[in-house]
Amino acid sequence: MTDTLTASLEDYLEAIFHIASDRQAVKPRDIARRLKVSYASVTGALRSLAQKKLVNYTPYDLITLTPEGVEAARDVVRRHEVLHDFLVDVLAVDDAEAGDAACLMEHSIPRTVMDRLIQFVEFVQTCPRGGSEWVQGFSHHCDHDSARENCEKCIVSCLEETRKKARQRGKGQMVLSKLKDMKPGQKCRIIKVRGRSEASKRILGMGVIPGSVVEIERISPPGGPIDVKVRGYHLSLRKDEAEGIDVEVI
Amino acid sequence: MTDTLTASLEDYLEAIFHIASDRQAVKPRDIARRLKVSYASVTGALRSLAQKKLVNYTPYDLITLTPEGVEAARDVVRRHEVLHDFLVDVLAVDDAEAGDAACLMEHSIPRTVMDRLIQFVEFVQTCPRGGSEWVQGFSHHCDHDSARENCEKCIVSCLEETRKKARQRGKGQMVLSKLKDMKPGQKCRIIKVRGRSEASKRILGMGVIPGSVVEIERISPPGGPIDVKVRGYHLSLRKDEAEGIDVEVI
DNA sequence: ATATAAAGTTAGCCATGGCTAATTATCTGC
DNA sequence: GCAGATAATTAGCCATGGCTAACTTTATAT
Ligand SMILES: [Mn+2]
Ligand SMILES: [Mn+2]
Ligand SMILES: [Mn+2]
Ligand SMILES: [Mn+2]
Repeated sequence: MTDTLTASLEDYLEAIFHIASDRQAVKPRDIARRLKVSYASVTGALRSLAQKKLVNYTPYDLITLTPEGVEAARDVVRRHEVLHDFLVDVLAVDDAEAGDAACLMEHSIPRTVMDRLIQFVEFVQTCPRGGSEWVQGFSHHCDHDSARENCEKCIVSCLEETRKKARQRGKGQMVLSKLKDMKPGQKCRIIKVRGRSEASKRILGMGVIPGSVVEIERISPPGGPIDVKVRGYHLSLRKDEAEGIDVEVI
Repeated sequence: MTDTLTASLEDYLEAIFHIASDRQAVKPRDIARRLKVSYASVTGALRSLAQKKLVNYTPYDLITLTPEGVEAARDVVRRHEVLHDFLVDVLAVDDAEAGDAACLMEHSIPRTVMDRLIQFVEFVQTCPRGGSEWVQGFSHHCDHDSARENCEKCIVSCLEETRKKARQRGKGQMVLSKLKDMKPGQKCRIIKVRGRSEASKRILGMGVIPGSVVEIERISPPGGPIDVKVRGYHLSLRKDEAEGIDVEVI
């Protein structure tokens, strides 16, 4: 169990995980199509994964991930997504290309580097000297290699923005919201996790602390769960759990 | 020849290149030690590389890279170094760990992503809103998850710095230097490449344009060549070539 | 000069992970 | 229910890239 998975097997796990999310059943055909390999290769990989107790596999039967398989697959997907987000959001790489690159690089990036990468992306998104306009400045800088004449203006507006926020914070007028009031697609920064619910333990256990960036992914209609992404992890929070989390919109 | 090298063979090439730089002769023993593989594995790899015309290899003889081998090796080394610099300078990863990580990741990062990564690191080093204090801010942010209270101060000083530079630029008092007057370890930004010498063609051919960051690596004593690193490439410039390049110290 | 040590090569084993071709199982339409 | 199509498996091939063990070549010391 200490042995690490090969790049190939990680890709199979990832594929199975995604197919299982999309459709109900996972069949060798789906995997072969997705990974562009022959049926025979799929059978071989499934045998390996079954031997490692990561998938439930008996010939001609449906394919499912074991609990350990789900865990391993989630880890691969997380690496993929973190890399993808970095490539797109920070390096301004084309989306499709970022997907391909992420799927190549996801197998060789060490855990510690992953963690730092997440922290860095959060820092860029959070730090007033970073922020989205700054990143856009980079994109612009990439496309046109024109001189950056408006540097001073850029910093001045950044400073004003920061001062405004500081003033509001001082007067207790900070734009504090509850996580449950966010809309899908929005990003916010965690200010405080109140209560000692299961959710707060789960969150803190993932290294999510005040200051972390949370992205709202989906909100199920009638007071249903809220799906968020934080530090690359996907989390589903009940409405009452999301009530106890104070955030600041970015 | 269109076929791309495997990660393993790239590592052998990289090792041979480095050993050749350190000592005069390259022997299987050195490669085996460096890559922590058996002698037999080295022989096998050398046969592969010889067949691909990347090394000159006859049993019991010294090992040398062919011109194409040098080119391929340089490319691997460049990828390694660019990644290493990014990990250390931007992500603040520990130096030794960055080396290991770079050597794993160098084989799976696509060329286009490499290019963007270089541009990004240059942007961070060049943009007033980025800069070294900003990156240090990130390191600090990583170590202590204390609140960043001094954000405003940070931006103010950044603004003042920018204004000062802009004023100097306006009065024509810009701190313009010639590349040849730099000291090893210094980084500077290219302002202008004068003349149409071989060197300027070589430089421009590598995508090095005004705005690019150059790091001085070594200066040979009596008016000898100047070794610089730019966009991940190592370049050796003659003194008179370096004379024609105007730079601004960062 | 020759014995011994060290370095290097070869042969052959194994694991991984592709593939094709042949076979078997399952599904679908009539 | 059965024929033909589709899906899946098996067997076997090949390439890569590790390894060990046995051998050969080269270096070193007496
Ligand atoms: Mn992948
Ligand atoms: Mn992937
Ligand atoms: Mn490597
Ligand atoms: Mn390397």
